[in-house]
Amino acid sequence: MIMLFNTLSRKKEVFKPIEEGTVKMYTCGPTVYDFAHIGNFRAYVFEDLLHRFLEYAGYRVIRVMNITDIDDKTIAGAIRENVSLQQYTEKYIRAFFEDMECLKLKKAAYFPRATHHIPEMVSIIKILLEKGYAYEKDGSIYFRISSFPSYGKLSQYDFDRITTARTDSDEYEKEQARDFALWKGTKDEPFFWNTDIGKGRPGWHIECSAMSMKYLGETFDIHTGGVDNIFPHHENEIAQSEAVTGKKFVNYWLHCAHLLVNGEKMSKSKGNFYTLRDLLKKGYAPDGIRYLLMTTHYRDPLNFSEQSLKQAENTVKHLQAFHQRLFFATNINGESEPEIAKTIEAASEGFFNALADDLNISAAMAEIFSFVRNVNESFEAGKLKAKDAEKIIEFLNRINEVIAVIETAGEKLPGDIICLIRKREQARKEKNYQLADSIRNEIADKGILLEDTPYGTRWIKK
RNA sequence: GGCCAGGUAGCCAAGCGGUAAGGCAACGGUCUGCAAAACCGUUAUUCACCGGUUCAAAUCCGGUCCUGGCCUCCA
Repeated sequence: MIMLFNTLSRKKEVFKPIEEGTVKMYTCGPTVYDFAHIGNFRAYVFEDLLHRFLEYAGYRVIRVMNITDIDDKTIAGAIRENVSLQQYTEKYIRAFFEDMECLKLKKAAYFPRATHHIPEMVSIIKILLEKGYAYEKDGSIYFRISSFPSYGKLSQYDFDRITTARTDSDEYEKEQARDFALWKGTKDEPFFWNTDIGKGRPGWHIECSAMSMKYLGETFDIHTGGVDNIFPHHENEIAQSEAVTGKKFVNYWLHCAHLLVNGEKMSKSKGNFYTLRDLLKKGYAPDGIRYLLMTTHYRDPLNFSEQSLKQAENTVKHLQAFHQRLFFATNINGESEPEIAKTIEAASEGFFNALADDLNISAAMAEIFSFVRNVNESFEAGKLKAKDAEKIIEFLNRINEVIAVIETAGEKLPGDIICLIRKREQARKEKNYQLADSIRNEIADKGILLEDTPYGTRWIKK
């Protein structure tokens, strides 16, 4: 049984998809006006963990991640560089996919772009106009919030008590300040579409309604995003979508908390602003970054610092070394220990149960670490045999489908290094330690660390 | 001002009524030709603060202080 915290009810709920065995999930993706920063990736890593865990639990996951390629910022950027909107956004889209790969973020089934779905948006807006949920004013079209009584149910705002100077002095002509734009009429802006509802461009929220319903249906299982999207973005999506279909839009809303840097909000002016690329340039490893972003529970604020990134890197390094070291036991013949199977079983169950409880990754990792300790004990005691080592590797590979921080490929050493290791073994037997040490240094320069154990020399990648 | 999160060891982080998981770092030990790695052990009488409820509170209630978020287009 999987429990997920639903923002709609502010409670953990038993997860039950509409269609048995399949999860339909929409995750708010990037606005491609710049390189994504690590705060953005915190959300994407959370979504990735959710995606991976649901698959681990046996579900088929159909995920959509939108790409917002038309909004005030992409327009401003294209104008500034005097290029087409597509030319401007293309490089950030490409960069985003590179970054995703770097952090081992699983691909969604669909990455729809807003600019490719204008007709779908227009048709929703037309229905909203027909049904009286929307009105046109001065070339733009707005959603009439007063026509949708449950507005505010996601954010739990009491709109009768909220009025701010900001909303009152809005630049657009609306009936009510809180009404939001579905379609923005344009007069002399360079980017627009000529449609049945006039010349203009879409508002922000409508793209998610149009694209999610196109690929996932009128009602689907999970919709995620950062907490800052709860209001107004997701609130507006609900209003638009439910007004059009008369059906519930989304069953489970999941939102992740923000990332802070050294206890402060990340901002360019404070100089604590990091993109993934910045961190890679500083020499940090992608797996460490992924681990750090992943291992704070998604609903808690994550305080990022380079110190904690180093800690995360060390943790991953240990896990990696553990995985590689297991291959040295695959040569040891003997009967398998029944304890090992039990240890795997317990870890597997603990890992699953922790994640099934609203993605409690810390508890899940604690299971893994205690498993590692148990296996190491057997290893040190010489009780780990090939049959068991293989089972353990298989188990690690399985959970790595969820955590994705262990490099599981390529466990073979090049022949020349194997020869060097043998040569050094011989030198050690002959107590020619000078030669042995120089070979060890030579191999170390190639990124391979040697460990002499009572059972022979092991190697691990640095 | 309204609403919503969070404050747990040097750092990161679980636990959310039954007497403080785990990781990193550090230190001591075992092993080693020396290393490295690994293993074992140690590291919070205490969970921002003050009251209260309870046989029992980090966990519930009230108040205070800090940090962050949202309040119309920021994950």
